[in-house]
Amino acid sequence: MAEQLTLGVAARLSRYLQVLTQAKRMGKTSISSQAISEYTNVNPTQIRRDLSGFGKFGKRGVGYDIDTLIGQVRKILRTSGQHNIALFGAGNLGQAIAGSGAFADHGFRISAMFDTDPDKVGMRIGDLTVRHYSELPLVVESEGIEVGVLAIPAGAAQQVADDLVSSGVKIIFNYSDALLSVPSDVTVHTSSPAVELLYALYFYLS
Amino acid sequence: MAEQLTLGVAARLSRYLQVLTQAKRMGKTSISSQAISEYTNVNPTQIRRDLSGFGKFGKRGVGYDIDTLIGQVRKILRTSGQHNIALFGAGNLGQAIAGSGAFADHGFRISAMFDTDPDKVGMRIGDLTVRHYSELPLVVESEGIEVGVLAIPAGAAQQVADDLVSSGVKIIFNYSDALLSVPSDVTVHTSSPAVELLYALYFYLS
DNA sequence: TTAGTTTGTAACTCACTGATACAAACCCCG
DNA sequence: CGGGGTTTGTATCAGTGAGTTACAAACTAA
Repeated sequence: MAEQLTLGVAARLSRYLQVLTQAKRMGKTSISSQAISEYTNVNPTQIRRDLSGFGKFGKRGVGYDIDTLIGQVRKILRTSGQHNIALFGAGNLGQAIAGSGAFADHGFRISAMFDTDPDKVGMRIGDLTVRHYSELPLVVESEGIEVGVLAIPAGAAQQVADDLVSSGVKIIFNYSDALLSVPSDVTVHTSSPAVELLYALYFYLS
Repeated sequence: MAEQLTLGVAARLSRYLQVLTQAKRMGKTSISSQAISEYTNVNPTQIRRDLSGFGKFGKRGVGYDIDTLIGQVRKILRTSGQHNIALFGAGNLGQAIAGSGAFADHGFRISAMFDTDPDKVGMRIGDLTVRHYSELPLVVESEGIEVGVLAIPAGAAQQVADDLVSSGVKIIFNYSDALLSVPSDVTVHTSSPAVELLYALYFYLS
């Protein structure tokens, strides 16, 4: 259990988790490796091999119970607990993120939301109240924030990243166009839908 | 030139493109394989090898000219033209997507925006007017839509996907939680930031 | 000219993936 | 209760893709 997963295995397990969560939302309770394969483009044998390395989760002739498998994959990825995230920017994108169940489904709790615009501070979005940006260090401490999500203009992103790093946050999810410079022990993940689309398009055009 | 890129090469080239575009935005004009490596976590030798397979784009002792390299990578990915996309849903997420340069930077033009809500139809967002959903087939034809982007609730996603397929669109970018069923010649890419975050978290926790 | 940098490229190794195959376990139906 | 169909779990083997190391050639700056 203490072994390190390879990049490939972790990436695939994450994708299985995505499909499993979606399938659960659609009301399914069971799924076969064949079905997972159709949605992930991963070979069914590969899927069974990935999973069987950690235990026997399936039933022959039936498939995998979705709830059980979600729990098991989370355990393998060691991310089964609750993780607190802070959201920066209460504009359209910030509100869209706060309103969707996208993060909640995977054990992430949006514990705080920040903006600098006085018109937005104090606004209620779902069951959150938008706080002023200056409260950042305090809130990271009190809420146990592990991840910062940047839904702000590119011009402000580096400053927020710097402040997050100062407060001890090690994981940043960046929705802006900015190229962020951070210390090597901090992980930045930049969302880039257009690039994902280019990749999809390449294989379609071929 | 007519050879098919492998999955791995195409994925890496896409990531280089992402970093190059960001670097350009930040005002840089030149970049080394070492620097690209820091942002993509791809080995510098691997980067040079990927690129040198298609030509000599760099200057020894200096690095790569960013503008030139962006053009070359686009050419390799055969996605250097303009592509028309249609956006479904004029809510927070739809407006955020329409307002960001994320797609425009990579040669995608948002050519139409749809909603079913009578309050939203007719709204102007940037230089687009929100059209009623029923115009879909007409617009796909007249605007040459290649990609449909779904920024709508999960409950409506399958219906829109079906209608897009009927109109001949082969690429769907899905921001909803829905698990979409489509014919095998249609590509669906589902955005799942929480899963990407789990993946990042795994390596941080290790 | 000299020192330092960075590309382009070769050679080697190893781990990962895909393909194939099959027995064991399970469900459904008659 | 038994038989047919399905799906997992697992083994084996071959091919390839990626990391590593190494180094000459081209460039900048001083």
